[in-house]
Order: sequence, then C-alpha cells, then structure tokens
Amino acid sequence: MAEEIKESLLPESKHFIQAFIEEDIAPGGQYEGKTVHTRFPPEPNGYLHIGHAKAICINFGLAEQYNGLCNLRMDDTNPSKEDVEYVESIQEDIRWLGFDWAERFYFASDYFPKMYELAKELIRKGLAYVCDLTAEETRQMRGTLTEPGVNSPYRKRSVAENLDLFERMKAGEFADGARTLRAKIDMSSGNMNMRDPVIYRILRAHHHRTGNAWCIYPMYDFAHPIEDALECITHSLCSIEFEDHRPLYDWVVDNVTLPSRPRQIEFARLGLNYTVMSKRKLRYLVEENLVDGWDDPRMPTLSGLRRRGYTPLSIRNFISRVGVSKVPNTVDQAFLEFCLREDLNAHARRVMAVTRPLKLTLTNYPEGQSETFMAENNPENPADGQREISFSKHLWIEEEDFMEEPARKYFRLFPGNEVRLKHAYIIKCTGCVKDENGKVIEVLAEYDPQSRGGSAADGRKIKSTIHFVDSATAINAELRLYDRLFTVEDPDAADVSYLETINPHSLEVLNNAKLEASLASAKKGEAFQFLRMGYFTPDLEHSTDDALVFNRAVTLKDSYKPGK
RNA sequence: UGGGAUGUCGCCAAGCGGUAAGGCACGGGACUUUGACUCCCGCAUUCGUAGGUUCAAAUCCUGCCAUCCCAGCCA
Repeated sequence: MAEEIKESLLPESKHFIQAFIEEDIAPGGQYEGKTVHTRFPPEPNGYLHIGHAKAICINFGLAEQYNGLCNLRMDDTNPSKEDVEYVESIQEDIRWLGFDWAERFYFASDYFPKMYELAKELIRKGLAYVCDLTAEETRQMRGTLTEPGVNSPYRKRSVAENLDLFERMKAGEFADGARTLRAKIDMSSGNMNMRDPVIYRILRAHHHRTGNAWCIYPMYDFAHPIEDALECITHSLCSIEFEDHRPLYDWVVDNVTLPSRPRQIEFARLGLNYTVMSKRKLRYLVEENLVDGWDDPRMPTLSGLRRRGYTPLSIRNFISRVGVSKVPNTVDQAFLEFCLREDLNAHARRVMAVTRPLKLTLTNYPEGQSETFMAENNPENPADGQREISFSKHLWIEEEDFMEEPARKYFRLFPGNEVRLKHAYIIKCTGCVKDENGKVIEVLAEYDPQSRGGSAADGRKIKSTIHFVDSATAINAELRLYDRLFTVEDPDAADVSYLETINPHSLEVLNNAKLEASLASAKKGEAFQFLRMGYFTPDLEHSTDDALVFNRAVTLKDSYKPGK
C-alpha cells in the first residue's frame, strides 16, 4: 500500500508491539524463522467503527510490515447476536479501508467440530467438567473480587461421566442453560477468569452459518486461542481489556493439542472525544430509528464516515499517527478532522458551491451575455487539470459573503468594497435589495472589465476572494447538513437513555427546507470545496441523486471569526 | 494487603541512566485568486507523588497517590 502522504511525518519510532514481534522473530526468539501471522477477528454483530479501524490497521499493517499475513476471521461463536448483514458490511468496510485478506477469510464456526473434539480432550485430561449449576448459582459460587470462589459440587465428576454428559449436551438432551462445560482451573485465583470458566454453553439459536446443527457453543475464552492456533497465528493482537484473559488464553493453548502457539499482545483501544463507540449504543440508535442506519453520516462507523466524506487514506493516517500504546486515550476529534483535511487538500478536486444562496447581480454586465473561465482543479496538483466555469450577469454567492454593515475586519462584500470572484472578475459592491421584512435578497455590484481572470490591471490588491456559481448553469441539489451527533462531554458516562435527550437539532437535518443550493460541474466521486474555508465531500455514490451529504463540523475549518 | 494494567504539555506520543522528539490544538507573524493551504516563531527547567541509589534519573530502587479493567452460560 502506498503512503501518499508525507511519510516522514508518520511515526518513525517503533511501538511496543513491533518491539515484541522483532524480538520473537529474531534469532533465538519464539518464532525465529517463521512468518508473522496476525488476524482481525470481529464478531459479526454490528458495523465496524473508527475504533475497529485501529485494530484493522494494526493487524493488517503489522503483517504487511513484516512480510507476513493477516487473516480476516468472523468470531461467530454467539449466534444470538450475529447476522450475515454484518459479515458483509465488515468485509466491505475493510476493503474500503484498503486492506486485503486474499483467500484467508475464516469463520470461527468452521472450527466448531474441532473445538468440540478439543473440549473432549480437556475432559479426558481431567481438565474440564460438566457442571449442573444454574447461572445464578455459578455466579454466587464464583466468589467476589476479594473473596475466593467455592468449588462446584460437580467438579469431581469422573472423566467417563463428563464425557457422556458433554456428548449428550451436544446431542440436545438438555435444556438451554441446564449445564455447562467448565475448565477446571482454580476457584481461588485472584484472576476471576481463572475460576473454572465456562467454556461451552447450551444455546438453541439459529446460527447464521451452521443453522441448527449445534445447540452448544464454545465461549470466547476457549474458542479464541484455538482459532488463532489453528490458523497458525503468531501474534494475536487484541485490546487491553483482554489482558487478564491472557492467562486463560495461554492455559488453553498449553493444555490442548494445537498446531502452533500464538502469543497474545494487548494494546489500548481508541477513544475519540464526543463520540459514542459502544456497539450497544450505536445499535440502539439504529434500532430506535434515531439515525438512518449504521451508515448514517452522523455515526462513527466506517460506513458513516465514508458517507461523510472521509477517505480511507485519512483514516489510515489518523490511526498511524495516533500511535500504539497501552495508555487509556481519548483522541481529539480535531485530529481526525485534520487528517481528513490534509488528505483532501492534497487530493481533492475543487469545485465551487454555495449552500445558502444569495443573489448577486452585476449591474454593468450585459444581460444575456456569458463567458467562461478556466480554473485549476487542484492547486496542489496541476496534473489534475482544469475545468471550465461559466459566468454571467446573475450569480449566486454565499449568504454570509455579504454584510450590509460590515463587522470589524470583515473583508468580503459590503457596499463600497471590492472583492474578487474566484477565477473571474473583481467586483465592487454598490448596494443591495431587501424584501418587505428588511432581509437582504439581492446584492448589487459592478464588475471591473479590466480584471478578467481575477487580477487587477493596475495591480491593486484585493483583500478577499469569494466563490460564486452562475445561476444560468448551476445545478440545484438538496444539501443535508448534519451536525455531530454526539456532543456531550463524556458520552460513555451516560446511559443510553441520554440519547433521547440530546439536542434534536443535532439529530435532524439542520436545514430541513430544501436548500436552493447550487453546484457547478459536479461529478461522482469528486470532493467539493466549500467556500474558502475548507472542503465538503459529498459522497454521491452513497446518497440519492439529489442529496449531498456532508458534515459541516468535520469538513469546515472556520477562519473568519466575527468580532475578532 | 483480591488480580491485572496505566500515569511525560489541553489531546495523542517519543524517550529505556547523560541532562524533555514530533503531531493535533492554541497564540503571534509572513505569504496567498479559497480569511484555506504553505511558511516562520512561541508553547513541559519538567516527566503522578515522596524518598533513595548515582558525578548524572522521566529513565534504576522503595513507599504512597490517582485512574482504568475483571465477579456474562457476551466478545
């Protein structure tokens, strides 16, 4: 994958995972002479979000960096929460981000038969037993954080009985929840995960791949190390909350016959301020129809970010720059936005647009006349060529580009002031027309015929340049302006119920009337520049023909601050 | 005296015994046919804290403090 953007700015020092990997593949290391093999193992129970991008970039990125491989694996061991819709969206989003798992696409469910056999191996070794305790009893006997647990009365069952019972669990002889298979470890361990964890439960639910073939399903702690080992994963990279599962991970790997011995390494999850990353809460928004869907532009999902105009490169760069550590972190939205602007600035083709149109009439420009100008598509890259812009007496400009009574340090249009229409002419404002309510509905100006192209014949400096669109050729489009969806200080501190109380304006389209917005030379896939302040990037592919979606907060960087 | 982890600028983050990189944000200036971009300049005498070892510590040792994770038949 080519890193188009300033590679030199990317972190040059190695993070701790890289150090571990290099140690492992170095002479004398655990994986000396082996290929680094990682995996990204999402559970298909929701859409991927920006937080997953970190895990994706780390796993695929590290494999790539060390000439290794990275598998994509659906960790589908809990049929009650999973669905094919999610396995498809996950693949789409990872591809969009720019990563390729080639043919290495796996499902944990493919290993169910093998896992079942390995569970029996554990039983035969006297390391697992069938427990008849109810969920409630199990919890009570597990003890607390400060008190040890109590051994299950079923802990001493014979191997033969355990084998028989486990086989009958699989055969469907018992009701859901009636029995579990537990690993026999240590009920007094300080690590709760080691207090005879349940490794198989009885659960009658339709599995999106295996259908009703199974009524017992392995638990994460048992399944995951096996999945990794069967795929010969060398480095199982996961987030920090699994740190105290590592002893159990190792226990499984050590006590069951497996082809390899993966090493689990944990890193801190990505936190973004003002952003809800909890899958449960995102699902709530979708299910309660508070958003259009998982790909609503206000969602922090990859598909939402995509619709909002985020580019894969910007997200990859963001993840790369944020770094990898074990420190709990909350990264500024502004940093993500910066990464987008950086990419857009370098690669986006510019197009002019106005979102709140105000009529501009050039009183000294002949009625019926028109002309065209050539404009560079991207000042950062001449190779992007030029486009033609049309021009006539009647134009649209942005409402905020005119002030009858200019604020201090306002350089744009006001009576008596000169401004440049980008790529076209210098104009001088001569007045405005108001409606019966006193609202400005039209701005009047005279153009300087000597300034074709935008430069004054006498070389005088023009303080400001504004965008415009020719009303004769403008394309009308509905613009949907979204604000950020989550703007509470600490969204995760609040319960999901707070979502109903947030400002309705941030949930609704800010400008719900059909804006008479105009776009010139709009083409699919192009990024748009918005006024002079930044860019907006409607993702036409993902919107209806007449709807352009963008996020003002993300794509605009205000530089004119009234009163400043 | 449960177990595990983490504490370096507002936010990320280098640093691994030799005297605090970088990015974002922010402030100031230059430039500019996007008040964008770009470019300069500024922005931690200090590394949670208290001691100790050392010629020398953010880096080693000890104690303390703070925060996070773990008591799903979720992942």
